[in-house]
Amino acid sequence: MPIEPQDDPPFDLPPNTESGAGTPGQAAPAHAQGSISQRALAKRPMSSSAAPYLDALNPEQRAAVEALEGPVLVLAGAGTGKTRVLTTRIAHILETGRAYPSQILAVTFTNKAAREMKERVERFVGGSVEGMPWLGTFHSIGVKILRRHAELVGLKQGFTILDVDDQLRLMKQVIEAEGLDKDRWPARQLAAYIDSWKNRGLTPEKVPAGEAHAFAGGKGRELYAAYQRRLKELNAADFGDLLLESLRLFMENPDILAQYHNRFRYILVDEYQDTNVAQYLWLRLLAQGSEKPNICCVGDDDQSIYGWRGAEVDNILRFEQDFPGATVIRLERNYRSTAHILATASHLITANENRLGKTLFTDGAAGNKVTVTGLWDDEEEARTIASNIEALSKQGHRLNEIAILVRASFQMRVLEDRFITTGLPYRVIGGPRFYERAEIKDAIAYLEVTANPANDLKFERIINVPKRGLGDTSVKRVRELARASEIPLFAAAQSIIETEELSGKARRSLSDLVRQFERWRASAATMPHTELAELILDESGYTQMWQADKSPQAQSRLENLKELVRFMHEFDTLQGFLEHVSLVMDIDNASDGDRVSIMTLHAAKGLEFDTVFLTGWEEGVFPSQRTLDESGQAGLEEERRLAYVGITRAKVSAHISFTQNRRNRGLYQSAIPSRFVDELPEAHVEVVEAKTPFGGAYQNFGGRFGGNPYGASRFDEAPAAFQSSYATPGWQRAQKQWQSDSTTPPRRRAAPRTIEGELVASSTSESSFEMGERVFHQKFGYGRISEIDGNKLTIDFEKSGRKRVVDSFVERH
DNA sequence: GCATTAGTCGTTTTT
DNA sequence: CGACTAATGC
Repeated sequence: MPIEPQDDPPFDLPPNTESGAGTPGQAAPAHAQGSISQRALAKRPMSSSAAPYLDALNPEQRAAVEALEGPVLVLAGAGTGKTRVLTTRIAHILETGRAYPSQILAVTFTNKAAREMKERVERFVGGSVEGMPWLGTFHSIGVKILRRHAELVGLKQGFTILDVDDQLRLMKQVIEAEGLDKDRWPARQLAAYIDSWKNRGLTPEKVPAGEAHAFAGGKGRELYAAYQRRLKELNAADFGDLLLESLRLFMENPDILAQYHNRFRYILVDEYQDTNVAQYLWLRLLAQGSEKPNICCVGDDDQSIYGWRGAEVDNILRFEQDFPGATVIRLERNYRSTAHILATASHLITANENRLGKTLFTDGAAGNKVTVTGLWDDEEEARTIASNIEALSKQGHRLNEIAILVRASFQMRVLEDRFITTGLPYRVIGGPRFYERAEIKDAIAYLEVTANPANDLKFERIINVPKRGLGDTSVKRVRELARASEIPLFAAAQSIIETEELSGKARRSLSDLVRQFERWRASAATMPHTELAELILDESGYTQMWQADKSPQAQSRLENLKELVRFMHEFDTLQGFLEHVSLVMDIDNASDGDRVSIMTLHAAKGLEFDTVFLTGWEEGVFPSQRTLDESGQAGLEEERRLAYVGITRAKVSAHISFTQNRRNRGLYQSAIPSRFVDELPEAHVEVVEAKTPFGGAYQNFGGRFGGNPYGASRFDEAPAAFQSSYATPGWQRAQKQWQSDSTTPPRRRAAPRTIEGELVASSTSESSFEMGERVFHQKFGYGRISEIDGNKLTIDFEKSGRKRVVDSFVERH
């Protein structure tokens, strides 16, 4: 392994200089051909002993790793070893001496993916290599580039990165400054427009006239331009800018772009199907350095589920036109799921027109068929799943290996309620992220203003948090002074307290706050940053504010603050911590015990579980009516890909369910089974009857009973096959009962006692709580016990009303 | 300036 | 139904 040269200057010496190629000072050509020695090296067959890591790959994976020259598209189906290919490919480039770590650009979408790849490459190559400086998310690499050339895009080196709150605050100001009614033209909407323009690589001038008129009667473009100007004044960039501005940098400065062409000998892109136009253009520019760029994009068109966020499936579909002579390699051997599951997912996805096409297969066991269950309503669905999980748990399955995937988060509530009452430990994945919580943002704002007094938006965030009598009017005065004298808000605050401009009370508290910040800044030089953080949180009254708060979440907010300080220990400096925080929004959620996971289908991408429950397969819910309305056929295909993603998360069993009735937005509505249910391959699916009577919602099933308004069903063409599988005794029984019961849906009977009884019996015996006792629950807050039944308590919560809860979920208060 | 109440509106979400 | 926002009253 060659020794890593300094990351700067940008022109690294090519490796293997002793072979005569790439003498010092001669910039190595970045294009595919490379030096003679490199070409010779490339042709040299790797003996197994020289590259044992290659032996562990299947032929397709190996081909994807070894196709180092020229553009390569790796179509990696779910569970086919995509990350392995990517990391092995990097290792291979390094091991064969084709490039230094600093000459490889490897981009991912999420920090998690970047982290994982980094760890795995390091494991491969050994700790000897000092990381990979250009392995990261699009955004983190964008920042890195922008910091080097900030002046060229109108920023200064130490620019700050805005979060969503800051963005909205700024946009609100821009809208008001433009003299527009902020109610008619909400900042959120403008933010959505600007975001989509940035996603498409459009600077204000390039916004199509038609779209620019969509907002505020034609002012969209001006507002966008004004917003960008304000960002520059504040020396700040939003997330979109991290990409868009580095794109602009490259387009306007060919010399700079050339430096990066020279630097990046190999480009790797993960999850290519999720790239948006801006990212695509960015990659193209970087790859343009040679005719046959060594760019390797890995992705799966069937897993493109972020179209609504600007991702362009077309990028992956068009790859071969974009990069002529590209090698396309399909990874179709699946190592995750059993055959029935794979066949179900594969078959479902064939209903999509717009795809490159690939078929997953496995040498593994057939396993169990995918089950489909129709249920009366969402509560019955939750009960059934809870009892199935309970049964699995008794058989020794780990809860960590079980997940429930929903289309939309409103579906989670029933499940949570049920799990709480039965005492089934669960966790919700992808809820509010750590750094998105208000208390964390506030704390960070304090730290940020301490470290960087010029960060106006962060200062504005906490100027009156906790409440210190500095309302809108006072803040407005300070802001006006700041704008008038073109100084930061904090500086304006410093000078305004010397004047009579503010009322006595406001002046005093602002002056206190300013002095506190000055003191904290002085302490920052001598005090460890974690200690400083504690001091600030304490002296500002912030901790106290939450201690005084009696809402159910206050306690966990305080915990979060503690967690934040604990986390800060991982950084050497306050600056280092703040830089990390602005880019990395998630925090490693420690796996705390054995719990069932509940999450959206989107959040499930990239994960796998032994058992997966897919709920709510009803028209309108899944596929989502809104997507259908907004995006038509393309939307439907994206929904179908979502179904594909969901099914392929399962390793050994997948259970699909739909209900006849679902409570949503307060009203109870009837539903018909999703068209996706009809699209499932009959041979790999088993209809399981619901345990409760009338549980089957089969009267609409297959488009033959009650009519499916969404066109002919596949099963219409094969009625025999349909009947063989779906006309189970249970189904017939349900059908008969249904018909004899007239057209009125049967009333749902009371909660099945057997399930309750079973669960109660399986838990601890008698509750130690007493009637009338005041208790606290993490989710529902405070309440009083009104009934005790074994370990089950009925509690009247002050905020959430009456609930039945297992006693281990509440604590005395 | 702040707390309480009426009104709105309701996918998916990294960075 | 319930979370979040805007408007109203103290």
